[in-house]
Amino acid sequence: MTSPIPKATVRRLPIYLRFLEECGPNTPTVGSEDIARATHGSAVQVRKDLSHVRCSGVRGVGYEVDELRQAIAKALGLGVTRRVALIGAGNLGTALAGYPGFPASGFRICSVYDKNPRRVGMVLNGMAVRHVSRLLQDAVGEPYEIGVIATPAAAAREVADLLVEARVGAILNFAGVTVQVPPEITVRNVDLATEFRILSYYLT
Amino acid sequence: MTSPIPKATVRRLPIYLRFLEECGPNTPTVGSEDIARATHGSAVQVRKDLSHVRCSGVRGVGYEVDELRQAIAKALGLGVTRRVALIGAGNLGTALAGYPGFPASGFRICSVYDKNPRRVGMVLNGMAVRHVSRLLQDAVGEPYEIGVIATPAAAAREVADLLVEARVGAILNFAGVTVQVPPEITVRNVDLATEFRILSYYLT
DNA sequence: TAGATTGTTAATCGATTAACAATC
DNA sequence: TAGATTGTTAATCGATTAACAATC
Repeated sequence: MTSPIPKATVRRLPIYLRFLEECGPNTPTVGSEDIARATHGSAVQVRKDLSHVRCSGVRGVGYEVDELRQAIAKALGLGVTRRVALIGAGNLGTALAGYPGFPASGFRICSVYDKNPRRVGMVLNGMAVRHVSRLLQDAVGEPYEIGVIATPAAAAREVADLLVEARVGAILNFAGVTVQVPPEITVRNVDLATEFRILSYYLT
Repeated sequence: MTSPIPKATVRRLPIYLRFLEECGPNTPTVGSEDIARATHGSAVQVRKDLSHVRCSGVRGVGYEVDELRQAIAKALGLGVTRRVALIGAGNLGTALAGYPGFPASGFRICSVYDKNPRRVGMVLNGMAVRHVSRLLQDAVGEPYEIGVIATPAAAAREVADLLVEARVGAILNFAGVTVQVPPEITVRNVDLATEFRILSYYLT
């Protein structure tokens, strides 16, 4: 790979990508100004960010939507199908299992696990919920690249250990507690209460 | 208020707070090193962040957990009860309505709205789901401080306009599309697909 | 006093913005 | 050529880190 894309840019590229995906076929081309307006950014920022993507702007004209979309997707490592294990079949897990954006981006939720026997066997988006004790053996044959924790906070650490043992490459943790994993595994913690609390400061 | 807290610090303070809340009564005091370890940060960073909070460290000892917890909560403007309107009673909305962390942080989901007549009348966490057409009149008497969008992407913009009209102070948007609102309203967009896509880059 | 740990100042690093050159 | 818009270099700004002073 070439030089790494700055973190701040990596956070914004998916937002640009989403905007590009919303552009209909009547919008063959967009300018940095258009992208900026739609994503609450500045046009210079957009151009600077896009300079890290093998991209395709035409001076005086703008960017060809479809080409730029592909270039960003490639830079983010999308376009490959990723095997995802979802742990937790409660309301949040159910929401995640049915989210149409995932298959569209190449994230394939292959299995859903839960600890509660009343949920095991339930069918979620075409998948039968399995008992979490099966995760490890399932992962042997076909490893999961991403593990998603959608359990109550109390179970999160145990599940994280299990995912580490199952050799996932990355963890997305919605449980609202920080989990500890070896440094080679990327973790993103998304916590609803944290988002509210950040908002609270700016409400003051 | 005193000088504003840097954005990067505001994002981290809730994470420290969560750690402090997890400390049992057997942990009366913590060091910056402890906080750093638990939150994947550095001790210097923690101390620098805490210097923006009217705080209470004792050299050679550390921070009194309970005192620090209160100081951070105060700095973030927590400790006041905030009226929240939740729009969207699907799986995600249901998960949000039942999330125990919200009342614990002073966020009171006062009403849940949905457009789908089949969901209107359903009881969620003790609240009857109302038709979204009632939102505006409800907000007249008792304004909502925060509006949470948990609808499908297609409905998000319409709902955002409604929330602006209802004069909310801030919007938390889980719909996965960027919404446009006047600059005086703070918006946080939390998008599940975006989180996956960021993760994807670091998996490469 | 010695050890531990906070708090602050200065240096570094990374990200954003401004200015402008390049070119369709 | 003139207008529009990208792409890049340099300047600014904000955030992180290093060094160390303060003090329990």
